[in-house]
Amino acid sequence: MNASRTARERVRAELTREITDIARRHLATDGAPGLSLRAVAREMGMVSSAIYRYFPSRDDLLTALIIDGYNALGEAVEQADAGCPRADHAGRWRAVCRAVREWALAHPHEYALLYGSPVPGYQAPQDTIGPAMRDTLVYGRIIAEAHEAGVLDPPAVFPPPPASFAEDAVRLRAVIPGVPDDVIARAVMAWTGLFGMVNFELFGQFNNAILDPATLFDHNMTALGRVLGLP
Amino acid sequence: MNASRTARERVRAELTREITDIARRHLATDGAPGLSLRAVAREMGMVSSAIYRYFPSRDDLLTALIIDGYNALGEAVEQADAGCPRADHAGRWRAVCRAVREWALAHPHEYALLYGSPVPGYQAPQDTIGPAMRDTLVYGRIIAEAHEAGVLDPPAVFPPPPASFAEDAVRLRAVIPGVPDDVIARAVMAWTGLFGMVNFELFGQFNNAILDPATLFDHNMTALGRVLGLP
DNA sequence: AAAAAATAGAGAGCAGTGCTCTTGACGGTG
DNA sequence: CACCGTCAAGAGCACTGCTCTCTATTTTTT
Repeated sequence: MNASRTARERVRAELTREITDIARRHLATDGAPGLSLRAVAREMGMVSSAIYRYFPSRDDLLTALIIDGYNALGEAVEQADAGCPRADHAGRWRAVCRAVREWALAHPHEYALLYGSPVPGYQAPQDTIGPAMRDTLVYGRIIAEAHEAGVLDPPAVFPPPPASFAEDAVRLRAVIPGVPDDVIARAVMAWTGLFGMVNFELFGQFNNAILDPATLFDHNMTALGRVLGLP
Repeated sequence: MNASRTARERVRAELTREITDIARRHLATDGAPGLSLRAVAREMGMVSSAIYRYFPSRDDLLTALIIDGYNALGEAVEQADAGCPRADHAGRWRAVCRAVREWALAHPHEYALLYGSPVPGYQAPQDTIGPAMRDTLVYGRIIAEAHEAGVLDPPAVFPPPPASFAEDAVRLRAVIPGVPDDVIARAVMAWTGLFGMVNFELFGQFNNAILDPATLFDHNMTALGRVLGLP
């Protein structure tokens, strides 16, 4: 009864997976603009129109790849964090930064899909926001735990954030519970600093200027950790 | 003689300008992926093939737009800097940051062309690197002048950059003459931090999290100024 | 077990793209 | 004046996303 109904659904699930696998390979080699439903269908020995039974539009395929990408990055970040002693908050932060950079270098086109220019007509559906927060939650947890452990000591060299920031801070505190507004502002700074540096390296802004980005990245992430108040 | 030869060249220059103008308008409304040579030709009352007399490929048109974009951003940054008292280095840095953000918000698709994901097959030709450095030179000059004036006082909360960074620092010192390696590393941090924040706001990473990005941006840029050692 | 309904694939077709090639006209130069 | 280079036009190639119809098969319902 269930097995028979599953017969069709199983082959459907199988084909869906095969489509995303091929699409991910095409994405990795040709980049997002070169991803073509027809090419994927061709490689599957399918006629182009048949693929629309599985993904009603190219954007839907891209959405699937985006979700996969966020999950892959999130998992890489989670594993990097898990590989560190829980009390070594600074080390966890550095490991997590390195994991982001290494994942991005290993999957540049997928990374560009997540953190590059948005496709003009494309509106990210609701399903993406969960996976998109996976890595963010890790950074937040590290900072929150460091604060909770009483080891967070942000250097007092910045002016306090303006009062009007308090409103946004409320929302952001869902990710970094328990910390004051000042730490939240610093967290956003570290967060954008991390991805700003990965973006620049990956998108070519460092070309001919920085030949050893790994060294500078490690150093700057350590510095950002200090900005956060990590020891 | 010259006037007659110019007659043709003048109309050619005129048409070239008209093409880039229309293309820029299309870029602004539809984004880079939606920029179509045929659509531009159509709007000019030209047949599509005729446009290839002026731009041998779509990439060449994009290159022209990229150069224009870098120049526009560079000019905006230069003007912002010029509008400040020379001795107010911190104010100049803030003004310049604000100029970048405002230009990006006003020209999101052009900004994405400059600082977003690179087009896979596209290789930026040599002509772009000059204009691409226009804004960078402004940041560098501010920092170098602050250092020269003796007002640069970077907080001693970071470890010194690793020795292997010295090699890259030599190259980067062409933009920020006279400053020690530590300041150069901080400058890269501020530079990537600035664009990291603009990217996140423009590319949608702040969605539903930060509703008042202008406030946080100003505050974080001030903080980055402090990281640099600006008063 | 037979009938009805849902699903999958095939094929043709539409409108659009970048780009190439050939053809005919016009303008500046010897 | 004759010539040669430049230009626009048009047709055409290979490709894209996507829609529609038709047929075969599988699943569900009667």
